[in-house]
Amino acid sequence: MSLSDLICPIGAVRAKHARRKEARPGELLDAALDLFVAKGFAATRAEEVAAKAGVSKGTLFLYFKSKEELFEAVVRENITDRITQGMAELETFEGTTAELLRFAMFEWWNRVGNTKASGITKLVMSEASNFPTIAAFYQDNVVKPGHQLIRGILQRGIDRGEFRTLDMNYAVYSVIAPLIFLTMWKHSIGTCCLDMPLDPESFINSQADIVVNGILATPEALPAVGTNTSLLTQLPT
Amino acid sequence: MSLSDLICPIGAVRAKHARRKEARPGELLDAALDLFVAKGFAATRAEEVAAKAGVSKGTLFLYFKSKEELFEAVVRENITDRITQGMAELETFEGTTAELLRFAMFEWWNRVGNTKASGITKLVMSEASNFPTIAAFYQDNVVKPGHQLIRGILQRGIDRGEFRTLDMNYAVYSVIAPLIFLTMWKHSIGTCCLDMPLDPESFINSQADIVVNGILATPEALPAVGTNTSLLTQLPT
DNA sequence: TACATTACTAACCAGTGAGTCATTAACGAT
DNA sequence: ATCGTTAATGACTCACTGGTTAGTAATGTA
Repeated sequence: MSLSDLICPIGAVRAKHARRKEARPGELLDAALDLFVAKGFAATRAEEVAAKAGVSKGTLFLYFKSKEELFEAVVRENITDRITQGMAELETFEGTTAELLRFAMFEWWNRVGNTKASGITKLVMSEASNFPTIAAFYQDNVVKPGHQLIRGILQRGIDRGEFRTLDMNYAVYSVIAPLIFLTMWKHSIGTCCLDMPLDPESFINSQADIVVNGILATPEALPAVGTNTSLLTQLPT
Repeated sequence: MSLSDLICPIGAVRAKHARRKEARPGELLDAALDLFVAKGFAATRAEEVAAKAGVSKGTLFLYFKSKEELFEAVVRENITDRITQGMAELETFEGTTAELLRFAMFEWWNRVGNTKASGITKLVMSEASNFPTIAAFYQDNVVKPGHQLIRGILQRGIDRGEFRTLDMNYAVYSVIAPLIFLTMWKHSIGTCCLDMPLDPESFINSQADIVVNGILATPEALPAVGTNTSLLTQLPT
């Protein structure tokens, strides 16, 4: 930790030759994530990334051998195992599985969907065919654990007699698909077409409501869709 | 119609200087759609498009002023109003709204999702921030009419007392989101990660089942999800 | 202050790809 | 067969960008 770090924190105007070896990679990764998500891999210039991170292009290639390695690092860096981490937490959940499912969806929003990391989904979806290696990596580290997590919740509901029998291989998508859709929307149409706003919380609330009622073994007397915010309001904010 | 057209239909080896003014634009558009969807706009080389269409790069620029104009033409060309066209058809539907909704989802698959045109969705989602004009165009010509269509169906169900009261602004997404998700999956992860196969018909069947049951006013005795193929089998094939 | 180390920069290079244009050849008309 | 028109070509240009490197300056040390 040098003097200039204290004088010039991230974001402030920085001296041309400030030496901040530790901070550079993170800042470059951050800048790259933003730009890759917004413009795509091919359309993003290496120099833009460097400029956004406040360094020269040469510095970028000092920390990452190539643009492609930068891309891979961005994906790897932002795929924390927030999912498996949430898995343990959900294991100890008390209450009905309907509540659990709803809770899990909002948890995902708070921990992933509403985070920079959610851009990775859009990125991987958009560039999958150009980076099959990355796509496979993503599938192993995100998609499959995610499926497993949802499957576990649904199984809990079935075992307890709360949910009806489900074809698990497809039922999991009833939970996943809306969330992926929300992510894609947020990072594409949502960024440029401001009419048709889509409020994420209301969206998830509505989706959870319909899905839960769709798989319940004995559907209860139903309130109007979108008005059941009981669990929404008791979520950690 | 010249002699060489009859001798050399599309796809066959063609003479270098064959003159086929009428067919070129369509062939170029077709080739461009495939490549743009698979690789993205920026990563697709103009010469590749030309080669795939069986012409030289110069010819491509003879028919389209620039690569960007080609892109716009591709989107425009493949956004036929199959949606509004289907709207009229659904207007005259006899039977329960649950059946209608399921029917509409499969119709979408047969008319759009299972078609080259579905690649446009992925393309627009991926490139929206680079082409705000196109994104807006897409939203006006596809998203909004689509919403209107689904909204109409749901309203029919509510009016007839088949569906419970719904917050229409978000309920429509219960139908749309899975279909968009399916499209994205098909054109990204689906093309390179062959484990975790996703059968579209089974997927839609499962989704339709859960959604319909989720919004039914008086849910009927439910079969296991995924086994209700009654309407699936009576669809036009 | 003098010197060694190294993070960082800026100018540079080589490859590439969008777009152009002079030339070629297919076709229709006479 | 000859000619005029124009669809098609492919070699060319030029701007741009990924990646390199020689040089610069910030820092630590003595």
